[in-house]
Amino acid sequence: MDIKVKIGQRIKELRKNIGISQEALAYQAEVDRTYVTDVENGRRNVSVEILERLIKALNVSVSEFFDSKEFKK
Amino acid sequence: MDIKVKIGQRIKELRKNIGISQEALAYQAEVDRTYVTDVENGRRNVSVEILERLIKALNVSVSEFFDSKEFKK
DNA sequence: ATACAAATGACCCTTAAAGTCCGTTGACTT
DNA sequence: AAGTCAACGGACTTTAAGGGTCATTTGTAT
Repeated sequence: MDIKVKIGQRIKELRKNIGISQEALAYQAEVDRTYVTDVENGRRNVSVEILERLIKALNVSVSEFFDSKEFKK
Repeated sequence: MDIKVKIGQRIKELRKNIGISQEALAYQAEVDRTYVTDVENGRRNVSVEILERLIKALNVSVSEFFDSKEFKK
């Protein structure tokens, strides 16, 4: 599966876990709200600096973010 | 530390492990030769699709790539 | 079941930056 | 000397990032 889709799903999963909206996540990560929508839907080829901001806003480490079934081969 | 630098160091580390040149890695990942140099030296804000290609060329999974001290908080 | 609000999704369009491609240089090896 | 490897620069093309607007979905209360 497309890495963009996997990342989008993972972000959505973690965002739901902490119970915040896309807009709140966008605000924390200092990106546009519609950008978060696109990322979660696998339409954006995010750069690592933006991805790091999103991951931080989700209160997990980078290794925790990728420590998920879909990223293990 | 900058995520770009961390990623560059990790790529270099894994590349050395398998004993290939930057050019060979570039060829496998289908990116430019000079681009790999820049990435390893932390000068590039890589997109996730390119990063995935580099990681695949290094024969590790994405979660293994990030399962390293510098990515854990 | 309907009405309203909040949240998300889908387009479209700039511009700032990602990524490519040409070359050159210095270090090290054989 | 010739070859490999890494680093660097400049010019170029492509695309990520950001933002506007409106449509659609989802939840909640009436």
